[in-house]
Amino acid sequence: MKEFLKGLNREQAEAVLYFDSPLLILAGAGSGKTRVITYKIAYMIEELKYKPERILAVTFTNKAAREMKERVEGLVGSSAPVIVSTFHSFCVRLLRAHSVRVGYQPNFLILDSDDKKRLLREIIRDMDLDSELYNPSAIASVISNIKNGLYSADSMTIYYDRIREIFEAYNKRLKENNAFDFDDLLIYGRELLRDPELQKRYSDFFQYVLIDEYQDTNRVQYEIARALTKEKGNICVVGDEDQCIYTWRGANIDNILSFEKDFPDAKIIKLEKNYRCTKVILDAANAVIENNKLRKGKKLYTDNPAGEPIRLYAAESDIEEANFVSKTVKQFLKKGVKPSEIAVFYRTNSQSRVIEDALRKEGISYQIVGGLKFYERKEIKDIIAYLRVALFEKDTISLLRILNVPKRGLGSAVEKKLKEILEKESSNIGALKILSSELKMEKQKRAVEDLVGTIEEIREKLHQLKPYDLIRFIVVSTGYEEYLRKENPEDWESRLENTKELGNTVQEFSEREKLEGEELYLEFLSTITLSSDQDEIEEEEKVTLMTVHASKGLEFPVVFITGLEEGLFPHIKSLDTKEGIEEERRLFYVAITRAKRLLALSYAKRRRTFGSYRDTRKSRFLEEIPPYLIKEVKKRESQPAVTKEISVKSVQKEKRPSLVFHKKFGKGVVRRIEGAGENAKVTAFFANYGEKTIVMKFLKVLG
DNA sequence: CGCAGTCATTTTTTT
DNA sequence: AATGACTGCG
Repeated sequence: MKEFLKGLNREQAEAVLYFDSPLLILAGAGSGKTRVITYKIAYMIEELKYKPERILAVTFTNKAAREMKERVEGLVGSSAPVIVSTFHSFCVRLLRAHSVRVGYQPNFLILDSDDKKRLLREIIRDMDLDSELYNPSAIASVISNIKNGLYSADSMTIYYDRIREIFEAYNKRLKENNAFDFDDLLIYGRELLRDPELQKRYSDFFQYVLIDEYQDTNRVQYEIARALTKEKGNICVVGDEDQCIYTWRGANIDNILSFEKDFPDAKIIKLEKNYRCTKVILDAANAVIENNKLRKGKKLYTDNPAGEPIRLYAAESDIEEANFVSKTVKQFLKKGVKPSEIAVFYRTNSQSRVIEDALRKEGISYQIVGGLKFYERKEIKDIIAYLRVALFEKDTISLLRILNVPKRGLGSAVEKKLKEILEKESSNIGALKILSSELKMEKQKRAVEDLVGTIEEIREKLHQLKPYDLIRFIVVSTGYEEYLRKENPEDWESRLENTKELGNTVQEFSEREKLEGEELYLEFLSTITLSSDQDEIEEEEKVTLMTVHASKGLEFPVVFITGLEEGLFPHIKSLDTKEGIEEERRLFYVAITRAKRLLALSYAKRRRTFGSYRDTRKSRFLEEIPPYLIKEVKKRESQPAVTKEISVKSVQKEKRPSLVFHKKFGKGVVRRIEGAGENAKVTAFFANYGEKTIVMKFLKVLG
């Protein structure tokens, strides 16, 4: 067992070994927390002889869950059925077993945000409300906030006088469809644990509970964690208040700030040594985050070398900024940096487009994390809607989605009629049959009958066909393939390709999970609706593009952060409140600390938004980074050589000084060194004096 | 009912 | 700029 602890520093080892009371690990960025968590789990299995399946680890994404599981298995050298999941998928499991207790059938449906918006749009339209004020996206987030207990429906009537009605209608519709939205999964999961019997059963069952990214848990998640561990205090949470970036989703920074109050005699261990970033990068991150007031306060340090100065590029326009990124990326690639070691971040998804164009122009292959997810593409959602209609007794949302897709002459008039029928009828097929009997026009009658036939056929084939063939069958038998050709003359091929890709995915899923028939599709559907952006990251040799939010928990040797402009980053919608700005700052902090070795920042003086150009001002956050850490990259000037190769290994090994101090010039970042010993000539960059060459003996080495 | 043309909205971040 | 919703005609 001792070898487990080798390579851990004192605090890390202490965190692994501590089991006497609830434990809060305040883990700074890059402080090796994943290591601590996995070692701790391995320690429980190997030394404390806990049963793996009685250990619950909660992560932020399903991908993180998979990785953690693999790492634990690597440590204990065998498969370890530790339950590693997100709060959402954990609740799905709970609900599959006990949903009847909260009044739902176990084969429930999970609505994603697109479904949710569709449903709300419909409700709002039915209530004849002003769609300008009551816009579905805004209402969706209000509803989410109400469900998460951020405020009550009644208090929101100041802004939306009929919000309560909408809220109730929405919930009623969910219930009728035996459906949960994302928030419901957590809420009903918690509800189940309020039942003393279940609470006892599960809290007895789990010998230990670990929660990662604790700073981003919300109230309900906290209550779930507490229900599982309050008697035994067998809980360890890991988080960093400086990385809380989801308050808009109900994440509650108090969960971490008041852990000691919630869990009496809690132990707190701080991990403040960073193993990831160069000194320059870490200094910048520390300097930025110090501007925040709402924090416990901790300061990261590192033994890593100073590294290269942070590059800053002031572009004339968004297009020029994108060119800077692509040109610089190209240089790095030439120097031997692997594409997968480079990431480009931005604040909003819409910024990706220009950057993509620039990368494509340079012939650099890239992948986008997030943005429009695979399962959110229209063709995929349409096919899935057919699957859902065949699978679920009643799924009004999906049924209405496909009623006239592909076009079969069933327009709004028919839709209205169907909705009326659906209010009383409790099955999709039943409703369609009534509908066809009520229709006058022969053509429409036949269209509905055909649709019923198709759905029933799909239902039969659910068990007969292999998953890939079933998806293919849906695409062909519904006329969807033809429809794609007609509606999308430009890109029908790639869309059709996507539907085949869906077929492959289900096929693989079925083989991996060893499931088939209804059970397979039910599991598949809940898995994909809960799949996150990071779950889609490929391991290929490509440059990665993503929003700053999506970068959480990841690291890259080279990181570009683009669009550092007032109103964009920090985002305009956060400027009203101090809390808002602090959250943006944490977001920037997260972005900076993803970089291991080289950080490049950029902004554009003019940016195209909503189709027209606007002048911008550079982000206040740039002023918060000490100037001596920054090297401004000028246009046209040939880019200064990247000192040697950029590889992860050299971060740890490099011994030559990279940050120096001079009596007159102050702190300087080393560019070149000629010779050795105290007579070596050092060329360094000083903030107010520029590049100077000085003999070593006049300098103090800082890093 | 479908279509073509017009209008309006989008861009905060996401399980 | 680009997508989707809406409108009025055939």
